[in-house]
Amino acid sequence: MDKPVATTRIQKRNVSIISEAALEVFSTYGFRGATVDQIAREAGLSKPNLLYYFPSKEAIHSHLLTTLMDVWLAPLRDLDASGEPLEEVLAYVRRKLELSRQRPRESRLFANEIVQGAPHILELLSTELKDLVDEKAAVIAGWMDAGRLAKAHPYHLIFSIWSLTQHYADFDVQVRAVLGPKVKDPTREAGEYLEVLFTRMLKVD
Amino acid sequence: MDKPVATTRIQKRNVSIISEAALEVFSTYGFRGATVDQIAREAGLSKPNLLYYFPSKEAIHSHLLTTLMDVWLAPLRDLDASGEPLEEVLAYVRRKLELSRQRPRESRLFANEIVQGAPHILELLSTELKDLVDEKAAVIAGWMDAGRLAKAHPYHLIFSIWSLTQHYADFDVQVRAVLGPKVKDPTREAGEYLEVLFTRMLKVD
DNA sequence: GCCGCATTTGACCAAAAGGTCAAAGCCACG
DNA sequence: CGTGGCTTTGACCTTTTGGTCAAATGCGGC
Repeated sequence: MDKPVATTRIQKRNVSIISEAALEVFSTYGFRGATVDQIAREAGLSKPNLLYYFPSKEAIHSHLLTTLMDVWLAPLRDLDASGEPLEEVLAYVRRKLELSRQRPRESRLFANEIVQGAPHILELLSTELKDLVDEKAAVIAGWMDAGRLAKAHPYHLIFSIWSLTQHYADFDVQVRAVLGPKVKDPTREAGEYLEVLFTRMLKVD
Repeated sequence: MDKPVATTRIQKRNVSIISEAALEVFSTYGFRGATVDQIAREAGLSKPNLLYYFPSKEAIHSHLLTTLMDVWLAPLRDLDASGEPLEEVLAYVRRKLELSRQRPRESRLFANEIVQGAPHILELLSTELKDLVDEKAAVIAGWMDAGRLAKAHPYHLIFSIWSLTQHYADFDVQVRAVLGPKVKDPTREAGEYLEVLFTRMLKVD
């Protein structure tokens, strides 16, 4: 299940090459759809060599998922209870959207996993993820109670931020198909739109 | 690629049984992750019998996607240019959310397909889907120009409705993991939240 | 109740997939 | 510059998978 503890220089390099290749392949085809041969080819290694660094396909996948979970949650972690409420939420939206733009493969990796019922990380969702959301939802609820933010369901507010920002990574092909080839950077337009959306939603008059 | 023209009673019944089973399996495991044996088992048929009705796994999948596309777009089709703008948009949101609640498998079928780059329906997205969205975005833009709806990017408004409503079907396990077992019907809460969100977003003062 | 066509199936096949293994190659350190 | 452990690989194994086929079964109209 675990990656070997990378001690030597070669180990570090190869574990990282494999992770990169696996991210590419898993995010495109999902767990079941990806093949070890494909990952090995992408990494420029032979299959037995790849399996020398990770004991199984599952192990690579779960290594990716757990490693990237932190990256994925960082923007929410950075939501600062002592900041100015509306600006804090908007900054969170911006960070999350930026992450979607810069790391669409990570977004799709999680999307594939969760759409298919999160068989490999269900545990993490109801512990690490839930705990963090509980904490931040409480912060947001506090701001609302204090009249510093318009009232709304804090959990669903967070869900809506996830949903909207990740949409532009996960459903990229659909967004581009609908907007047509003229729009070069859908995510930039999205940024402007989301700024407006959450401002109107949360600003206290 | 196509399902056989179902003429006899038995053909109609079996094509429909297979479609139902395939929807269940494809929506859970994605195209590559689903197996023909699995679909056959779910349908209560032998594999060769199933392949008597559809020439290949691909054929079943693309039959589902094209058949269900209409169902999926119906709520948007029903957006009525002659209705009251805000109420029309809110009604659209309600219809779409209701569809997510009642047909989550269809939602996940499309989600799987699109997250993986829409290899089987890219064509449909840039024709049928794009045409419909172009038409309805124009209606919405018209309302905004007439001052009957607060201004916002019409295409991204539609994307945000898709994103938010489908989130509760596609990411159901995540939503439930975060909300905990006490919340029995996340989609109901979501309905109230989305009503507020789009009202604040679109209402003209 | 018989015929022809629709339907069903067990047995089979080739390709692809995850994974193993023993042997060979390579590198670093004494 | 040789040795011991790290790294790499070709060959191989088993299981799974999509798909085929000839033969058997069943159904509806005459």
